[in-house]
Amino acid sequence: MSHISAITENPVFSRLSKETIDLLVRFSVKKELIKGTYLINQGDLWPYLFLVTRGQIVAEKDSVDGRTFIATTFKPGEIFWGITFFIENAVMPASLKALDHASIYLWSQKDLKPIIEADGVFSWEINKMVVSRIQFASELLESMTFHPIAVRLARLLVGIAEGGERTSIERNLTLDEMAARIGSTREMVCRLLYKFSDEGLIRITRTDFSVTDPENLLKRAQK
Amino acid sequence: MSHISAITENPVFSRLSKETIDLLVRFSVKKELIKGTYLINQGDLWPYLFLVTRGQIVAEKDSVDGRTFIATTFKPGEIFWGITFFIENAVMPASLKALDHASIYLWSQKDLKPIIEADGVFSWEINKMVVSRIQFASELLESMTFHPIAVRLARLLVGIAEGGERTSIERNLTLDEMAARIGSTREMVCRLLYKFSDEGLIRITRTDFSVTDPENLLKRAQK
DNA sequence: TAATTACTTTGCTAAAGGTTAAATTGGCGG
DNA sequence: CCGCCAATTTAACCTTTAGCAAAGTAATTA
Repeated sequence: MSHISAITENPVFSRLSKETIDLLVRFSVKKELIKGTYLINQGDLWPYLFLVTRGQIVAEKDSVDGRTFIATTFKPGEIFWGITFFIENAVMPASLKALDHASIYLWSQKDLKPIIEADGVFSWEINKMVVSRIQFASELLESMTFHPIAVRLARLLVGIAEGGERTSIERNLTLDEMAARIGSTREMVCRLLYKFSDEGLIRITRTDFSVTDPENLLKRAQK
Repeated sequence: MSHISAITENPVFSRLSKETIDLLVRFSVKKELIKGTYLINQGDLWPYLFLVTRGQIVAEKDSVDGRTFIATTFKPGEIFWGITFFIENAVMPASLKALDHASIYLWSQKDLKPIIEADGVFSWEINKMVVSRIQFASELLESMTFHPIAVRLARLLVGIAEGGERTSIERNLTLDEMAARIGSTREMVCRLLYKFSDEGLIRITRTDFSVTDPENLLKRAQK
């Protein structure tokens, strides 16, 4: 009951008719995930659409040699899907894991496809949502292909510190987690962190850090 | 007249009603591109959907320092779109260029959106198409993130030689072009090519090459 | 045919990033 | 308060990839 508003008020659904929204609510299944749980694994068939209402879900890709790369994270209000939702017998290219205690709404393809096909506006909104993810993937690709790891790390830091410049922030990502997000190793991350610190771009101790000057951080990371 | 079949017979459109197909044909605009022409440039607003009927269109991303990376190529029968088609004022993340003399059909968002919203089946097919591209992007990302360049090149070669194993294939990509496709440099490509050759995985001369054993090529490229 | 241009090949060098191993530190349960 | 554990930090070394230069070979043009 309480969180139905997460559905009715989501921007993706905002243009929908009352009838469609009612159907959406009716077919939704709520699910709680405790920290560290995998919603699904890379390689699974998973024909669902989901909406995050609490916590964070990360999409992580594993490589053969055991390294994992975090491609993106889904925050409350965001919607995502399993490929199988759209393409029968296509398999998930990444695992989905709850970063902390998370709540999501789930819809199965079986329930939703008829609704989408019946409502052109809904369908168009789904298209928009899907395409905006492509755009994101494209940026990620560019970042991984063209930018050296110093720049990727600098971006990550700026993203984390965003809002609270100058103020000291508790280090809530381990070196390994940072490394997974920029596609590198913990040693590398550590080295760069202290290099940035030596150049006066950030201030860092073993337990917390702050970004002194985001613009210069990005600029200097280029070389 | 002659090539209307390219529309009516495209798999993406195959489930559509006769009425919808008629509309599609009516609103299509045919365009010829001569070799090397840019259809649009990275950063443009471009609200169109297109279908390739002849030649090849490549999507290339430029980096600041002048390097370009070929993310994908569109062949006859394939459909793609400008981001702006779905998301107003979102900008193209790559340029589209005709690799050789190419023909395409174009549809503007203005014409097509009403048709898509009116026809749920059409809409669903569009969704499928879009999502399958995401899947492709995801594979590309994985390839660029996890695999060293030897593997990326090996894959490219296997892709090119596919079908005609053992038979000698004319080298129709320059080293620079191959390099652009795997995100590296011509020197690197040349070196690897001859390394593969030394190991007996491919046979190569200045003008043509053949892949002796695709499986082993991929396997050995891993190390 | 000579000249020019575009590719290809190869060697050498440098930079970026990864690997391994060992030392350090902070936090936490007992 | 102590000892242990996991995360962090440092350092030395190794591998991969890029960059530059020079030389060779096709292909095209004059």
